[in-house]
Amino acid sequence: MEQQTLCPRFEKGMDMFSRRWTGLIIYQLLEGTQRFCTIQGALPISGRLLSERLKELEAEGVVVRHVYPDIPVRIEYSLTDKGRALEPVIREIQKWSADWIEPNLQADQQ
Amino acid sequence: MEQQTLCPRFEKGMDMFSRRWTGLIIYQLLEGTQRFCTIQGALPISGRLLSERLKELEAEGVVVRHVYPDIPVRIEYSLTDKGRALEPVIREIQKWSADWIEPNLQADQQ
DNA sequence: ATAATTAGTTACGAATAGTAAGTGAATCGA
DNA sequence: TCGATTCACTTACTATTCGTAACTAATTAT
Repeated sequence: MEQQTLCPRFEKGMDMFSRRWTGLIIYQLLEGTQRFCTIQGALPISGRLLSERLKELEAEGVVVRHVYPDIPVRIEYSLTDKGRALEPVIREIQKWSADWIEPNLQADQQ
Repeated sequence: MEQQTLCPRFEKGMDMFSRRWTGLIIYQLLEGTQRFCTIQGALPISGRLLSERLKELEAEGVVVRHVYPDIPVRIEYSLTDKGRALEPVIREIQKWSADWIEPNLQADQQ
């Protein structure tokens, strides 16, 4: 069967968004600029993956990294305009989750 | 550092949405009921993964599967109300992609 | 001297994804 | 009647990604 073509921009957007942790990292940064360890403390993600994702998001222009040469070094991450523009996406996922996901989730379910 | 707790419903919604192909499958089914081979033809996904994802989405109540015992068998997939409720999420990702992803994507870029 | 903090990196096994081939029932063409 | 095709999957296997744990370097605290 012939491969229909999708809009490549939409496909790329979806691809970025459907990488694990991406959405939650952006959700966290919508609260404001945060340090590496703060993000890590807020999400159940390992340092290895957080580091990897932040690099990817920086490369895509969604996140910016600021280095403050304090001791110990302080590094802050924030959203660019492109990143902040994802807020409506996150909001819609929040709405959908609130409306359609059963509230009685137990630890060992699913 | 102590693990902050996220809203478990939001976390689950995000988790579902950020599994590869989920978004694009839902996007396809928003066009209406479709057969397995039609979805496969519309997306660059293999049969193995499409089958796996459709089962997961069915288990989550996002997709329904109808079997018509024609010859050869015809199986149609459609969105439930829960699935159709994801339309605003998809729309927002479309908007964002249109606004923020460079239009000149080449095959070998990124 | 030892431990802790920050923002990572490295190593490695486990889980997930992707590719290709196979399945079974039925239909069609040669 | 043999072989090819269709549909909706499975199975087998390899490649990529994930998750855990340990490690790094500079500095401060105990």
